[in-house]
Amino acid sequence: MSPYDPHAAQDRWLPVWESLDLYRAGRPGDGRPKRYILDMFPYPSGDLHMGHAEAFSVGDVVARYWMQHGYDVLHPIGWDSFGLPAENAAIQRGTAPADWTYTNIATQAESFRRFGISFDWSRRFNTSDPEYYRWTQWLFLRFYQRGLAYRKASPVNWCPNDQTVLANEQVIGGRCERCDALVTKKNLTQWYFRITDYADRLLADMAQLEGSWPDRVLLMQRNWIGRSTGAEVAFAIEGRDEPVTVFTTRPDTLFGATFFVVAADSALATELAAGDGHEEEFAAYLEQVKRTSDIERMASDRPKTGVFLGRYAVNPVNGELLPVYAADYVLADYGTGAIMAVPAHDQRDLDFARAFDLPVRVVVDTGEPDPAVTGVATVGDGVLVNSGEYDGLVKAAAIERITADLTARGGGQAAVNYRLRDWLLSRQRYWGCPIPIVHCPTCGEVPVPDDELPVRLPETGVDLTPRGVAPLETARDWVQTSCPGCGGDARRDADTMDTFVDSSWYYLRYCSPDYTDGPFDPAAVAEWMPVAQYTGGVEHAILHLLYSRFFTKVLYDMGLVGVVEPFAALLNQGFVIMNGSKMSKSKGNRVDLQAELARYGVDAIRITMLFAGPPEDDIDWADVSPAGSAKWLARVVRLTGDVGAGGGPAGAGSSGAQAGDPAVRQTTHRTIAAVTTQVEALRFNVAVARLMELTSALRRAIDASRAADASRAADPAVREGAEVLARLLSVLAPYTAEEAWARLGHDPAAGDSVHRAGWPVADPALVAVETVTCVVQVAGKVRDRLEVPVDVSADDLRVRALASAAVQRNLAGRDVRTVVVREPRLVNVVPA
RNA sequence: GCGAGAGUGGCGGAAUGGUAGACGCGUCGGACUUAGGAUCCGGUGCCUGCGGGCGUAGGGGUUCGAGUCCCCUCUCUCGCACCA
Repeated sequence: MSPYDPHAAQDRWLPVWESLDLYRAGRPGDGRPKRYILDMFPYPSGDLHMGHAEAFSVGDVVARYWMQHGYDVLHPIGWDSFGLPAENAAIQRGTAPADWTYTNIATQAESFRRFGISFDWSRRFNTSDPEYYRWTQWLFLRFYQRGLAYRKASPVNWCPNDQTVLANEQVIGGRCERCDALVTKKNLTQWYFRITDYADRLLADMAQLEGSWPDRVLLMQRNWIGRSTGAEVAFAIEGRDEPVTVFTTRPDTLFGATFFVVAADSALATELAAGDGHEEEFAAYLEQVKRTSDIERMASDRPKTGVFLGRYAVNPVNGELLPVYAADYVLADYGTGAIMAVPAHDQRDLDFARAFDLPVRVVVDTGEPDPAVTGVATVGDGVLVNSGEYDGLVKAAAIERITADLTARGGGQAAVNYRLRDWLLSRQRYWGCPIPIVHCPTCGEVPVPDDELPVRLPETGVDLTPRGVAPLETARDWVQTSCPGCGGDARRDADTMDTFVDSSWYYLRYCSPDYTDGPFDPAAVAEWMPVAQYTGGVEHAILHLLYSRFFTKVLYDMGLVGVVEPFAALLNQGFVIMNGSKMSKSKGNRVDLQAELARYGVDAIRITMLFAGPPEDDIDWADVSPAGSAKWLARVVRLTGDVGAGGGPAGAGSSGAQAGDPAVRQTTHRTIAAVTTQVEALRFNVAVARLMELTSALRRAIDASRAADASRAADPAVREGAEVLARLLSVLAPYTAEEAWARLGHDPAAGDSVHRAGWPVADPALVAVETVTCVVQVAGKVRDRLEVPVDVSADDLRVRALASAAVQRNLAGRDVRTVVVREPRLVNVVPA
């Protein structure tokens, strides 16, 4: 038999699989149970890289596993193909963004094809296809009609490098998520999705995901939404008609308020500073605040700054006059942009009070030293003091009582606040989904009628150079339009949508990619959703996953989908790194996927990634051995070649007595059981280890039988083991498994592919063991080992253990206090 | 600063509270070879007087028994970063 050439196997089997059309999902009348396995679709940045290979290998194992189990598996692929890199490449090279994008898609698609992923290619689409973004626009308009899409003027995150605004979720540590440039603020009118309306549901429905999503992702989302409960309290301002409401989580500390702060960059601050002789000082301060970068502002140990506005607020509980300051440690866009300051019990307020020499009054006695002296605010529980009728209450009771009393008097009420902000979705770039709104001087914002969708991107006449205004503004013929309402001259909205809008519903489109009566066929969505297993990088822990959850809930409310959570289970695979750090051009530590594939073959690379460790851990390519993986795969093929085509199929799990070495059969069936468990637990590294053990066991069996009788045909148990090995391997290393299958006498080209062979079933009788090694301890230390029947009695085991020479030697004449017996595996003799 | 998670051989990593180190890499020895960076077989946590002793970041605790559970300390990683 020829040695194993993985590249020849790839060339041999890929066309066979394609002609068998193995991975098509949802054929009419297919009654098998359905299962949706999804990988986060790629952005077409160039060719596939090591990270893609890992992520998609993991997803492919899961998809193939359920296919072998007899499920009708939907495992689709497409491209998240709108986005900035296409535009930047276009500006640099003078090619159209579409050309760059679709060329890269073709490259990646071909790489995926050769990588042998079990995709249903018939469902492929790209978010930049007009047939797709037509429905993105349609969904935007449904959101708009429901009041969930709106425009407002507000200070927004601005990336000076990409020349566009960014959503809060796209600012990481004060920098642009995409290009790492420092983000600044700008006052602009932009489109938003009202995701804050769904904050509570996004929080509550996480209960459904508990246990099947990584804990840390749920925690990150919880923190991002940042729900906090407390009260809104109205403070009258001297000389102002309307009171100013503040939000506080500590209404119990109301008597400890000694000053009042409004966000310097809020309209309220400007208003309160007017007149009164404090105007100039405030204006100077505001200038200074505006010049402070977000990065500087974020340093929480920065000294507190602010200016007195010459005004006073009235504490509603005791009528005290509180001086009003403008400061930048209060944020304009959280709560009401104004706070009551309680320096004794809030560190930030205390820092400010010490800087401005304001009084500090303890109202909750926590037993800790005076904050005015120590400079450390006390935030724990305690008994109320200096709080009038509330003195003596503990924190929780005081919060309840004071909130109730405020509510009764009309001066406040219980309230909830969120850290989450509405999703800023408009972008001042070209290569994205146009916003289907027309601005009419007479009618205002007018939705483009459904039957005029899609609003297509103009292919010519656009100046792509980023200048801070939407490039589409330069497409004059495109922008000029007539109002769908009154027919008069009007202008198209020239912003495009955040690409995260495109990816917030693509998993629904896969269910019916060619549907023309809506974004998706509700019947198809009902069949497939939710996604049973979603795989992708943890970088989307908040962004894509939060947005998709939001979209699903809105669509649920519209009656279009029947689930409120799109992804039942989530796996965040780790990154592939090199020599301890992320691969990058500048570090010169990039590993080229195509070069690795050319050297070791597809399956060796897949096995290397799967065997390196649990899928959520990073893989340091310097620590792993593709050569070792290739060696094992070659051993598997050699083994099946040695077993050969003779003897006819001996399918595991089929009825009837099986001949052959019982020890080999036990190993085979225990491997089936172990690999099944490990694959379902996504412990592919352990599954591979078990298959390596089976390989070695079968090898030993073959060599032993040859030594005994050179002419003897392969033991049927060895044949059974080899077939099982190929079938189990089919989900991990599809080419090698097919090659092994063929060498065992099957003819994939005639339809007898290992990928149709099904998952073997372990025979419980063979998985069960009849004898086990019992560990005998003296004082908790292992002193002897006994081979005992699995059903040995406790009494019998105790007698045997005590009779052990090693036990007696270690007892050294001491009396036995107790004997702990955990039959059949352990006895612990405890000396007095 | 706050929150979360993790520390196991030379390395990647296995271990329902019950044999620590499965499997692999590396390494050492052997076989086969003109040769081998191919292939195959075997050893490989550390120490040892060969009885055994010590070992899962460090220290304490619970338990007959702890890598696993609890407390403290150290280190690393990730998330948030003035959110009232």
